[in-house]
Amino acid sequence: MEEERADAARNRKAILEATDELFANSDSPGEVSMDDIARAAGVGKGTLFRRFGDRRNLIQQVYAVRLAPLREQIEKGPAPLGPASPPRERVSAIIDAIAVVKLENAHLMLALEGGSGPTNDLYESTDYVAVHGLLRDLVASEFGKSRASWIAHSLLANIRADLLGYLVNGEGMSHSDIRSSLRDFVAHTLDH
Amino acid sequence: MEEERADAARNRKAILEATDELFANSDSPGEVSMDDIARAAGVGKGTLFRRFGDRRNLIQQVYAVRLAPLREQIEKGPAPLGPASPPRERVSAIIDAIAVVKLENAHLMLALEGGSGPTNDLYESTDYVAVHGLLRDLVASEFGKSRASWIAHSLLANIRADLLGYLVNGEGMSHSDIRSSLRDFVAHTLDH
DNA sequence: TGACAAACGGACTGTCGGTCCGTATCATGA
DNA sequence: TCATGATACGGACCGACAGTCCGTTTGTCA
Repeated sequence: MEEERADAARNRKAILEATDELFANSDSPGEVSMDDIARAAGVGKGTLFRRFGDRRNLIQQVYAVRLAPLREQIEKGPAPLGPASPPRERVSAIIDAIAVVKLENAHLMLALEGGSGPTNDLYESTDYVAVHGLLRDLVASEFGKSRASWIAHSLLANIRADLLGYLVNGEGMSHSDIRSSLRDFVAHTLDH
Repeated sequence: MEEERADAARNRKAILEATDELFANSDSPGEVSMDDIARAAGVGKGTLFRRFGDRRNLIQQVYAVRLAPLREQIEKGPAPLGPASPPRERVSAIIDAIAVVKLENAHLMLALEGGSGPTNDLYESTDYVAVHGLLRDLVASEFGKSRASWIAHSLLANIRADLLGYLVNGEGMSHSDIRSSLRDFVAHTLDH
């Protein structure tokens, strides 16, 4: 890894922060343009694209920051999220925790899942693949292998950003309403 | 309803057919532009927009044509899709039938659900609201009212166009694999 | 401090959804 | 059949946006 020049580091930080804030305050992710982000970060557009390549990747970087603590917990934290946790409870805890992150970062998540790009690659993104694989493996011992994969997809489908957003804004559910319905649903899904 | 002039009728038909075909043959819905459609239909762009208002609505009209037979079956057809069918089987049949339509019209469905527009309004679309309401009512007697709504969302989340597309293209599942996994899943979801 | 690599920034490009308006076509009734 | 008004046509045009290019500035290090 090469050393990063001081101005480059400063700008990268400014861009990430500006992006985060702009999405958080926007009504819809589509109304935040790359020009907006560049202006808010006090940076030229060229800098933005040189650093992050394209819009999707920029959003993904911001998201990675937000997700880091959860990832840490899941990978090496204590129960119920960590590896020592019994599979059932771990699955349930992971789904709940992801839902919380998505509820707290609704606009950002929508920007990412909503697929601004032409290719819809949510299911091919490394994050999705990783969490799907983990969930699948956790339920594989109780259900068949192929059944486990389906269940993992299904659980994740229940916490898609746009669905959560609709439940909040369209049906007026509170975060705790959603979490408790979700908990029931996951429990039922994992029952035989 | 006003009478439609002969050339207008001819053009509307040409546009709908061209749109259907272009989406069916495209790799990704994003690569079909309104100019492409106008050219393929042998029509000016103005005509396209005068007739259909905007891209989303045009796609929705094409989709409506494809969906009409299923809608007919559900509204007034015989069991298992029609109103006379016992709720459980009806729910299962409806989910299966929708999945089939989506699998057969994958590109079109992706264009519609993928939300080319800035506003993600899948959950507010009349079609979604209608089918969600129907499913909810069908399971409401067995589950609580609010629980029923969640289950309906959940069932529909399992047959989102992009998920189905990924199962086919990314995981190499056949249509019948998917339908049978889905059938099992729905049955389990509706079990107490 | 000088010199060069690295980074900057904003004008520029290509494309797309959607609009506008002068022109062509259809329907009607005399 | 033809005049006439209403309706529809079509493609040049517009504004916005993601992404590129390159002349200019800035940081680094000897």
